Amino acid sequence: MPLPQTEVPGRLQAHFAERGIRMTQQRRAILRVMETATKHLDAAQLLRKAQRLDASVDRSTVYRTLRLLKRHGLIDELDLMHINGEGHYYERKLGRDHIHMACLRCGKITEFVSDGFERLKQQVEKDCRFRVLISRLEIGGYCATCRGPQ
Amino acid sequence: MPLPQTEVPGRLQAHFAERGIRMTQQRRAILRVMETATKHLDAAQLLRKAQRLDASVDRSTVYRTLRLLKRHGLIDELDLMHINGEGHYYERKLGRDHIHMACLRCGKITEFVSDGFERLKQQVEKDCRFRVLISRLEIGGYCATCRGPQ
DNA sequence: TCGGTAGTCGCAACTGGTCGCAACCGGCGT
DNA sequence: ACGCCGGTTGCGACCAGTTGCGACTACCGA
Repeated sequence: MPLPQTEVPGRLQAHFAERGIRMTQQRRAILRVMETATKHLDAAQLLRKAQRLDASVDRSTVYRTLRLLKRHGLIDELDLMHINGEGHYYERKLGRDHIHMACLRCGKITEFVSDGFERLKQQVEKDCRFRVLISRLEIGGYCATCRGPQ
Repeated sequence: MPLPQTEVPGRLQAHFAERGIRMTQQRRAILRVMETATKHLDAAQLLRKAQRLDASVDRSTVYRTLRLLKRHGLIDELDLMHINGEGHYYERKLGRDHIHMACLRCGKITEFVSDGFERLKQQVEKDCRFRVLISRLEIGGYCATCRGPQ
């Protein structure tokens, strides 16, 4: 999937500076991990990886930084249909929203960008007079492989 | 909103019998609360109400029963965009899926049934060859009242 | 270069949800 | 009507995430 032009990869830190958010040792470590992550991370993995860059990073700092990123719309928080317990997963927000599909059998996560999703959000804006800021569509079911032939 | 014909209200207990799920004192209390609930309940409210019917009901039994109902597709679990902390909300599943919109300012929850949502799920089934079993679409933003005029 | 201060951090205590285990009981077979 | 047995329960310990607080520090102005 090509990266959208509105967003340069690896530049969460630049966003912080632009918005006048204070940069700290710990945040630098956490952001670096998020920037270089290739998969959906949960908070515990993020903590472990960040601590390898800066051992002083605390659990609560990770959560606070995630909340901060969420509030600024720089990351998305996912349940992935609670495939593995209650935890959440986080991913950098790059351009367009996408749907997450979680296979209830093999646990694979698939992402899907759809114009229909964008139209649906516009319909909500219009029909419900509701200003849409965040949206999350998660689907649980069986992926092409697990649902077998046909 | 009229009730769909495929589902008779107040009959969670009948579903249990049909599917050969064992009925216990505690489950009866919990189901009765769910059947008569008019709003989205969280686990703690459900526990309190159930304990008024049967004082022996334990916290973990409530969670286990909710998981059971979820697995059988009889209820939906909602985050409501984590408007009030981390907790989840539960509601009986009656007929068609609907979108939940949470106002980030006043906290009001609005529900919206949309053909576009159904079409979107069909598109996922077709384009991704993914069998859709559960789906959850939650939107956070500002409701008509809170976003002010226009 | 050097304070002052608002914003951030680490820690420890707390809430929401899960798990392992031994005791218990619903409902079928006789 | 009774007993058996596997599913269910309550309990206490645990994991995930949040909060309050005192100590610390990034960064602005001088």
